[in-house]
Amino acid sequence: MMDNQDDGVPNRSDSVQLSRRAKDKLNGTRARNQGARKSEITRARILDAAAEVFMEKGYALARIGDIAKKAGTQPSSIYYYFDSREAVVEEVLSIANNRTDRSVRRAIEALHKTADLRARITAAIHGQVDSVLSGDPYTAAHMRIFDQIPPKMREHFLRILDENAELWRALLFEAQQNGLLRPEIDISVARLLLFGMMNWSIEWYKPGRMTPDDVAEQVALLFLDGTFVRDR
Amino acid sequence: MMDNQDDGVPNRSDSVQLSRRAKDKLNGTRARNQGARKSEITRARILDAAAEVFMEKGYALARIGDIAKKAGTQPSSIYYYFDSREAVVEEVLSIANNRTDRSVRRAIEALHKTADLRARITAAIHGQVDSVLSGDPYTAAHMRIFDQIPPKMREHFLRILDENAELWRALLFEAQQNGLLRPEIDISVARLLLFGMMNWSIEWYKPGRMTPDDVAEQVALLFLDGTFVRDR
DNA sequence: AACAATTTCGAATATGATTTCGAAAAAATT
DNA sequence: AATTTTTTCGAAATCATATTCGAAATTGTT
Repeated sequence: MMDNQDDGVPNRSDSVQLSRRAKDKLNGTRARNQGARKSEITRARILDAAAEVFMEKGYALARIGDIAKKAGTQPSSIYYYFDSREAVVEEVLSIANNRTDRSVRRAIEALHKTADLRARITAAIHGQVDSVLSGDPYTAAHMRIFDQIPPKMREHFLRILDENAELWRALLFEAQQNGLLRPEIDISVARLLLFGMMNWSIEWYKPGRMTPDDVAEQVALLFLDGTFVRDR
Repeated sequence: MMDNQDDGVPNRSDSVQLSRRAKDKLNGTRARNQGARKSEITRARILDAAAEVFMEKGYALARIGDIAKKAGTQPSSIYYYFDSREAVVEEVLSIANNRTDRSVRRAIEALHKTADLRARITAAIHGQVDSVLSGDPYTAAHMRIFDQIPPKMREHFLRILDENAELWRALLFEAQQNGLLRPEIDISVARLLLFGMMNWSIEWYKPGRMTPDDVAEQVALLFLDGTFVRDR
């Protein structure tokens, strides 16, 4: 269903975690063997299945057997590719982070050079909301399970999330410098509230009545101008 | 620490779930015995402890042993008061729902009769945000574990949440009828986005720099007027 | 076709948690 | 003080799942 050929993971041979066993084999005999990627496909299938199961069941209720079943394999086979259940989660989240970050950047870059801040912020919102609501199991799983994962992993990804947030900080800071924001607004709080609107949307959004872009439009409208009509 | 004498649970003898054993005893011999409430205190202590543990660890990582320890008792003792781990969770969430609903209603009722819609919405926001960020373990636990609980319970509480939302729907509908809202706004989406801002805040809020009321003020500002300065 | 490496799988293991149970302790009642 | 009821607790039973392991099957190489 959902493929994951290119997820922005920078350097596959670094980022991919093979089990101890597979690693030993690979290093031991012939390191530069290209045929070894035959069943990277299975690996990807397991990750895809994991993302879907996490999206559907959350972290705690996602049995490793569920993942295996959806991937069409056995629980024990998963351990050929991953050291542990946690390692699977970790990679799913990592891929999700990359996808979301890329979605936001792409949306901004698709704009004309001349686009003003209002347009850039709006584009960024569309990028983020699309990523959350597109139906991609990775990004959906990310939103669903993020606060269910073990503390250590959570901290790790909080750091990554914070790095990605730099883009948003810069946007809002620039808007403030240019006098575009109402003076009562605290931009660091506003940014977090904006994330609340966007990320929480997965809790209630159901495809049908509205597209993700429709939702994004409402978010942008609300964030920039609020709901109340202007005086006079 | 946190007590729970009166949580708005309408009819204690109905709402409280005793274990099969305790129930049998009670019905069998003397139903209208008032002395039986001696150790309702323990029951409350267990609930308080559970709320704290759920708040701190989430649903999956909250062991029944953790709850027992924090309550100063044994795991097996908890089963004297509750049929299962789930029954504990269910009551914690039920109490949390009542508290939040009450917090919102109280904030509105504290207003003058003459208060306009803008003031009423602002008050409601303060009530909700206070409830989420006040540090009450019940409401905090609710936000933290809601999407981690088993599907069946989740549906149950979604229904309750939806009933409580009626108050918000009415507020926004009235605002719309009075022509106070910008026409592009979809009030059902706006309401959900507002909830996103408020409920997600527990993910990032740390006491110190801002009070819950400070946060609520920013939420109200953003929701009503947006972040951008008005044209001209 | 023979050989070597990779991948799959079923069975066994290990671990950790909820829950049950019956007896002991504490509290209330007579 | 004796008796009954309520409450606590430790030990065991139960259950579920992640993980390991070695052997089989598959795939790739010469």
